[in-house]
Amino acid sequence: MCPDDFHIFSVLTPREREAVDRITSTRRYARGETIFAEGQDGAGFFIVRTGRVKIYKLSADGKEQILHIFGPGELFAEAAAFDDHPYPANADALEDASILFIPKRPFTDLIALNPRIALRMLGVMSRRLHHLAALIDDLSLKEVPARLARYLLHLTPNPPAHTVITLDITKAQLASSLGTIPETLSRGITKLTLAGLIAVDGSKITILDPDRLENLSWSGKPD
Amino acid sequence: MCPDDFHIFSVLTPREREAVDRITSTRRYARGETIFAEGQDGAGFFIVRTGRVKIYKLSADGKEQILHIFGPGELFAEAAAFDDHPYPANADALEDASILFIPKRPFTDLIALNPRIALRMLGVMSRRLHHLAALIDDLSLKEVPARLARYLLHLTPNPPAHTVITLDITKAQLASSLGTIPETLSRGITKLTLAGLIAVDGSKITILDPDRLENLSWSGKPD
DNA sequence: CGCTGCGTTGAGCTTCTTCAACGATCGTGG
DNA sequence: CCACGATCGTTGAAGAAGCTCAACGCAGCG
Repeated sequence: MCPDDFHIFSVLTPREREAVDRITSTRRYARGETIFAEGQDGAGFFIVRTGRVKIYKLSADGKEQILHIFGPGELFAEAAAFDDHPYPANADALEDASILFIPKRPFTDLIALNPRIALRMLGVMSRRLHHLAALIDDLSLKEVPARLARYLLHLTPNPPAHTVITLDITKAQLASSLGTIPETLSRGITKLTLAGLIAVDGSKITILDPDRLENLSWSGKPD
Repeated sequence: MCPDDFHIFSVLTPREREAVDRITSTRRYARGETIFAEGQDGAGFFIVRTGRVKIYKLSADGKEQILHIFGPGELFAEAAAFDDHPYPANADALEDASILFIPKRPFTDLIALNPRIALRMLGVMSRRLHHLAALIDDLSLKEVPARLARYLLHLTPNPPAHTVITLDITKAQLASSLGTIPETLSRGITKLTLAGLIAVDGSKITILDPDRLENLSWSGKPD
């Protein structure tokens, strides 16, 4: 969402940047590979250089809830750096990925010297909190078609009619991001299509009626 | 949960504490009074001195999802201090309350001088992220009885059999915290009672079978 | 060509919510 | 002191939303 994440280091002087370079290391992951699992010791956090990463929870019977999908420039698992809990979720590479790892200890030392990084980091975490709060709002208070509407509008705020959105994830992943399963998402899409709010062709979604879509994403109820 | 929140200021020197005192103000709220509403400008954050506060989301048709309940010593709406978004949720006083208000600007200035406060704050926000992630896990992946089980175990980890827990919130509030409504919670309680996991008398809940309760809170499915 | 992953559709079932009614408790005012 | 209303909690019956399971179409790719 916010590739600015990477900019937490942009406030550094060149000398400080060298210090960062010294403590970080780049890791490579193949598509589908696990980066860390829930419960694993939170040794540090990550910044995506290339590829994409999904952060997700798994239920006992295998259902998955995606919390985030992060792309280049974005930072994840940052909470691990500031408490002693294990990672509270799983992280997999969605595609082949190159990822920067920043271990906990030296980074917190760095922050102690650099309040400006701390402020950046606080900003990043505030955004995460907002994102999760919005997700809870969806899960607890809205039906699937409304979540879908909100997702689309979040991708392109205030779209004019006939805006075309191309999904960059599979519908199964979208379902998991919205807290549901592919079948239910598929039916939700059908509902919005029949109601004339959107038109779908593969991964291309055309916004036909932005106003009613907006309304739906608020109210949680179709007209 | 963590009254340590207040300790963010414990790392200050007396001189710095004076500076804090100068920028903060104490506000009083009556039971049921609104502290802030979703969408309102996030002017700063709060620390509870006395009383309790609920942070919640509201759906269009009035259903409420409680995100947090905070008591004395705890800090809330801290994310508002570090981004420019409006408050993403509502806050009401559950009881008559005395609350410290810390306005955004002078506080971020203070942090710029005091990396140690920043680290404390990062720790607080990490805990919030964990809490919300756990809530999402519940909402998306678990049934109501399992959420209840987890709630009870969270209050008293590893309880011996016959441990008695006294709820300090109403069952309606508990329902809202668990992402459901009083009727459904009531039926969930009945289910656990009939299964012999707990016994309930008013707001006193006795843990009868901690092992199966633990198991349920994981798996999301009764035996 | 056949495989595999993705997406859709249908039928049946579970869980949760809605709506309504009712009992208990508690504090207030007559 | 009792009556009343308000809040809280429980229960029942009906309906809605979502999930499971199974089948099928389709595309890409070996």
